[in-house]
Amino acid sequence: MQNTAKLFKALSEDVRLRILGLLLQGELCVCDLMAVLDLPQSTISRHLSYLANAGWLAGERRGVWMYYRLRDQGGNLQQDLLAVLGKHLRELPAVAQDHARLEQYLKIKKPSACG
Amino acid sequence: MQNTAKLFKALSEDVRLRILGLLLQGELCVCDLMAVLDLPQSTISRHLSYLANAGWLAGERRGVWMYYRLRDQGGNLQQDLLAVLGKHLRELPAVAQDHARLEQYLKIKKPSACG
DNA sequence: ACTGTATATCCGCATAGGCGGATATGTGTC
DNA sequence: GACACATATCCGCCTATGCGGATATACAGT
Repeated sequence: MQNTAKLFKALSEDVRLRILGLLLQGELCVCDLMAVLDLPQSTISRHLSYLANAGWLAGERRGVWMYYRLRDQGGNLQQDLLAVLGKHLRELPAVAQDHARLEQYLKIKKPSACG
Repeated sequence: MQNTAKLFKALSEDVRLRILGLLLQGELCVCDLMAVLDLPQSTISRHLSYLANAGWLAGERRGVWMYYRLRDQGGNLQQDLLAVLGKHLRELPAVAQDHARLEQYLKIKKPSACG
């Protein structure tokens, strides 16, 4: 029960919804998210920890970089919620804008950077 | 965006999930919820306000009693979320237990009471 | 081992929001 | 309009958690 509430609580904040929105496109590392969301590193990292702890994200270290991606494991409820997010999150203006910024960023991003 | 976060925030608390779980069965008044959830009236009322304010519930006054029911209006996201809740909430032990208590309560409930 | 970069955690501060008793408001009855 | 009852709101208290700069930690390269 508390886990279920925790699952929803993780979705109850703008920055976290934007992060999930971006990760719908595929895995990203912290520095990517910093660039696209234009928020301090500590803020990004805190929200990523929160999402991972709630069971929404899996993190993987590759050298110096931490990559995060959506977890598609999890209970039935979580799976269905993820499907709903995948269906509707992009419709939110803020998320659509983030996607545009991500695309732009990926073009400019130097190969020397993470990934 | 903030509305979306608000929608999830309303689902991020045990008591509110239990209330929604009970309302899956149909509308109930505050006194019903007090009896089944065994919580103080102020607590129930506060959570009901929260849920209504977030767009999850509609309240209707009938004489002295306030009846609350799930709103099936709302955006696409909300509709799909409601479907997910309807599908999975009953699986939660606490919610199943509440349903059992509701059934029991409805048998005992005096016709003189609300409804 | 030293340095630089990436990430996580710590810190102090501010706000949101949980709790439940007390009080205010609304409504029907006499 | 006085009362009883149902519900909403207020209150003080306490915890969770948001923020972002500062600091600690992890890793790669020399």
